[in-house]
Amino acid sequence: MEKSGGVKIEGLADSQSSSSAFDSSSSPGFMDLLGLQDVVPSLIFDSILQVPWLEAPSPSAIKAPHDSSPEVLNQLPTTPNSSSVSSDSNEAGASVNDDHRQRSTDKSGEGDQEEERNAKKQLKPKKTGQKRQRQPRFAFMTKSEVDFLEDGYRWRKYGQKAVKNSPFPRSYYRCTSSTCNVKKRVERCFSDPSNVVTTYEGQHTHPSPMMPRGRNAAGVLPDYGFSAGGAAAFAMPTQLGTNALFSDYFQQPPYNGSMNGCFQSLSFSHVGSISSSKSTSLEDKSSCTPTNADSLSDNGLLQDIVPSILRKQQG
DNA sequence: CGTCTTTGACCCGCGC
DNA sequence: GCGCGGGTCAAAGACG
Repeated sequence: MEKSGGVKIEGLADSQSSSSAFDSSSSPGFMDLLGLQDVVPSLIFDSILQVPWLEAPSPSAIKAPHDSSPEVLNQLPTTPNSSSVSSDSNEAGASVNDDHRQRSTDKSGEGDQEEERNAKKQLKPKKTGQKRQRQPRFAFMTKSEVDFLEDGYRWRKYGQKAVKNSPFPRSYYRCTSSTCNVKKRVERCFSDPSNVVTTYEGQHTHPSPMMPRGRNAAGVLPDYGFSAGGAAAFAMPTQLGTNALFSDYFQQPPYNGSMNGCFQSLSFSHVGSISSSKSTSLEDKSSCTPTNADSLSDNGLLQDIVPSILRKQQG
């Protein structure tokens, strides 16, 4: 089982632009957003991964007006070749869960397998006219030896699937908190296996069970209500704070249709609410351009990455 | 013994 | 309608 360690969030050269997605000139808001601009030199962010398109935006997602969404679209300057997916953020966590709960409730009896299967088939009443809704998603890519990045939350793995056109399986995790619907998907980029793509779905409704080791004292992240602790602190705003900031940033203009075959620009993407379960896989449309970044040995917490990089750069 | 992972089966939505 | 692929369930096993 993979555990956190040896993680590096790193960069890809923009396929069509020489500027990094996290170049302070092209993404002036990001560092401010994360509160990192004071602690991390810009050179580090030259090596932050640009985020792949994890999901092809459905036409409806592209056209989503977002007018009823708590998240606001296009409030920040467009990153060149931005490929962030906008989201309708329809906050439908309950529906997903209800879906599953219904399925498991009246499964009774330990009869033979056939009975069991029949029971299962009856468990899921058709919810006609009610599509499965998904919560907003955030995705980011990290350069990591391990798939699972420690992010300060506890996760339970509930599934693993082989991904089409990829030798690497995709793992599905769920926050262990009973009141929290957050899910996490982890997969490895097939064209660059050193890159791990993590997708978060939903928002934590509770603080991180593992507070980071005093980093917040340095003013990193907490003002934005991000959960403490590493990569997920980037990706997963909680409901405990002003979570709109992060998501707003990634509410980029709709997919411009030119991202086919490669990662375009962002290191983090707000994938958004995707109702289709047949979204195109990362591997179908992305090419993880290898970078010259070294892998670092750390414990996988982003807070730990930064100092280690600093040491490397300065040493 | 409780928690977590593994894994096969199932469900669902979508495209053809 | 059918097949495909993503997503999820839940039993069984592993582990501490």
